[in-house]
Amino acid sequence: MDKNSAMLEELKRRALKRVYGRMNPEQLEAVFQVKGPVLILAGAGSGKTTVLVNRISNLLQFGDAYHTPGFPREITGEDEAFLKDFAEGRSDDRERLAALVSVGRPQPWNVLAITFTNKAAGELKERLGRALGAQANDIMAATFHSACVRILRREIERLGYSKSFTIYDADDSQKLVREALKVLNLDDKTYPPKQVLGLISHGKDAMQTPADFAREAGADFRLSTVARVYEKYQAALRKADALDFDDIIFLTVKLLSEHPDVLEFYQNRYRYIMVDEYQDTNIAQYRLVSLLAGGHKNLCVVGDDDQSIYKFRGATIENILRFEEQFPGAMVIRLEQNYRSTKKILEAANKVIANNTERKGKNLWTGNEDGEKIVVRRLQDERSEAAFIVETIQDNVGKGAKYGDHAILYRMNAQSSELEKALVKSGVPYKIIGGLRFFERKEIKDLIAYMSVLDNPNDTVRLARIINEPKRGIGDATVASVMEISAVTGTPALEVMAAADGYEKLQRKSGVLGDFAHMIESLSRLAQEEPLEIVFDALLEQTGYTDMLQAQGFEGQTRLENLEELRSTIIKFSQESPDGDLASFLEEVALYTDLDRTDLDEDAVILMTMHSAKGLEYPYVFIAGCEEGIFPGRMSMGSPAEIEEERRLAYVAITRAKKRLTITTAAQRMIFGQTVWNKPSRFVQEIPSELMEYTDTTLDRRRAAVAAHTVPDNVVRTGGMSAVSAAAPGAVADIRAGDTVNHRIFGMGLVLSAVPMANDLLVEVAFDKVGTKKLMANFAKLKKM
DNA sequence: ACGTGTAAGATTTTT
DNA sequence: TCTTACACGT
Repeated sequence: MDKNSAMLEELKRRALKRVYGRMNPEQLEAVFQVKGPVLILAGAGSGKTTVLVNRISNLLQFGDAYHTPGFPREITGEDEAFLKDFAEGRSDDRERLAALVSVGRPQPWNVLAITFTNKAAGELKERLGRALGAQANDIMAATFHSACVRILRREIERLGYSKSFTIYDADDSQKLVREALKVLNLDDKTYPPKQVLGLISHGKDAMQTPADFAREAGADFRLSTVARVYEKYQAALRKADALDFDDIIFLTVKLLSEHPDVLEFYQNRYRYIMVDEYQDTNIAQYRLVSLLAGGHKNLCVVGDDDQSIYKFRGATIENILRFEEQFPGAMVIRLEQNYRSTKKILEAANKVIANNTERKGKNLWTGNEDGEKIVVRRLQDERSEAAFIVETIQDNVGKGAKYGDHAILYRMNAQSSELEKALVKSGVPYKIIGGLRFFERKEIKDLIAYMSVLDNPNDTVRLARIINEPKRGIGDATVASVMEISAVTGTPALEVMAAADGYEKLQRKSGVLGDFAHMIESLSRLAQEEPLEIVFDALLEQTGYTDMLQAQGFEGQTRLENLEELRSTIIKFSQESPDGDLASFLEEVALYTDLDRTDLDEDAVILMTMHSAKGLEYPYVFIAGCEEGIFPGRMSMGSPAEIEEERRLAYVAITRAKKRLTITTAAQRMIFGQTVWNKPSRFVQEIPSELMEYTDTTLDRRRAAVAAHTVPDNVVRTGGMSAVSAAAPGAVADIRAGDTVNHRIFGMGLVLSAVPMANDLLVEVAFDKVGTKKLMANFAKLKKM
């Protein structure tokens, strides 16, 4: 290379670097390394989404210009002057720069970016849209599951499934496992369906067919039996024309490995592949990615081995630990500068995670300020813990913080109720993620089941779910006969019901069966022609579902409200995808989660498990229940590997905090109806004491108790005989929506809703004088008038 | 076929 | 403590 062209190269690079001028050197390296396998080890808060967005933007605008020497055409003196101007900030004409330097630019649809959550995919799309404008729409940014479903909808017939397959959730799957167990005459006490399903799921994650599973099981009787269940279960899925979540990945891998033409098509289409949260991928996902990236080898994975917290779901940390081995010539880039947290918070996180042995090892650092010490507080019980957290939040808000700046994290959903009570009590707005999820509510599942049956009449699990809901006199025995006849004659179940008087066993029930079948048929026809919400309304009315709920009093009322919310979801869907039909709605819903429905921008305190918090950040973070037995959980205390996973969870939780981290531990806690006394978590001990401000509020009590030769009264009350639970029943239990109540301070009011919650009743009351308030009925000492 | 009682069981869970 | 699944009685 002569001197002049070397200079031009240098100029080109400087110009390109200026386009992404706000990034640090490692981030820039990641942005420009667009070819070949790349592993980005991105520590918490190191700006990996920004890197991903800029990398794609660079790829689409400039291709591999940075690393490919030369220019697409002869460079004139004028061009050179422009490059210089750009590099030195006198020009910002990116179009011109792109025209001058870009080499091997792919098309937007050649780019595939895979994430784990819809939320992450949506966020990525949004940021790409901001960076790239309209061409971002053609980039495939999707979750593993939705990307695979897309491929399967086109090609699954090659595997003998129909294109209109249904997606089963964990609940549906479990029902099928139950059935399989019954067929095989296995006791579900010896083989708990949940556990069996877990084993099958792990098998699928590892790409094992039932035969593989049986081989793997070898002489292990139990596992061999599970293999038989797996086989039956898989056959049942096939018959119902349904895929479970694991099948979505499994079958895509199968499709791509068995059909070279399909593989070639997708390899050619997705020439540049990026995978986020790579530490959470399982074997099947690894296989999928290797297959797709096998042609062009342009694979960039981003992850953090220290944030791997889904091993229990089949994620294998080896994927990230062995990436360089699996993809020879891989470039490894470490992003170790954290832009999120204060020095003290980061230091604490580093010190805690350093206790793990199985890690690649890295040291996050930050240029941010030192910040405050980590507040650690030991409290008497979960109630004072909740009170302390809520007080602190109100204190912060008083000083100008927003409710939405606060997140409360815990290990298990069961911990949320005490916190919720405290928040309600003090009128702090809050949102809970997880727990009783929207799409797991009975009424929601029922209506989704009705819609599924309209879409796929072979969906027997859903059919069985709704055939007698509301009650229409079709019992288990009748359903069993229908299914049997359907299986023997090969007639679809609905047709059997329509022609029930032709079958001896069904004659007595032919009336109701026929009615039901005809109703479903006519609704199916309606679904072909009418908009979704019309079909939904017709379903609610014709099936008698609304009537049933209306007859159920105030609980039915909340259910109707939930259905109203489902209706809004349907309308929103129709607006966003005008040509979306029933099938595509069901597909979207099947891959939908609570997190996707929650508007995280609202000004409200957010409560969730530490798992759900991954990827989020808040100025003020509380980690509640940091006690041995809770966190780390009792279940994980047996194995060092599981303790390490819990420690990674602690690392994730700590690194969510930007400004101040508060950790609470309770000396005594009621869990599953049992009072337990726990030591503070080992993870708290692992934080150097100079980073903490530790207060033990139980000390005073204990000293006072010793001095007075008594025991604090709340310690005496064990075994669930707390004041609240003892006083609760009777007094207010029968408050319902519509009742008039009296409050000591607020006066008279009308009850709008009442939901039982942790020993008490959460009521919404429209007071005559002070407006509408949410209260705990017992706690507020409401009197029914 | 349906309602009621009881016993067991219960982490975390992106899809 | 709370939910959920099935066994039993009507």
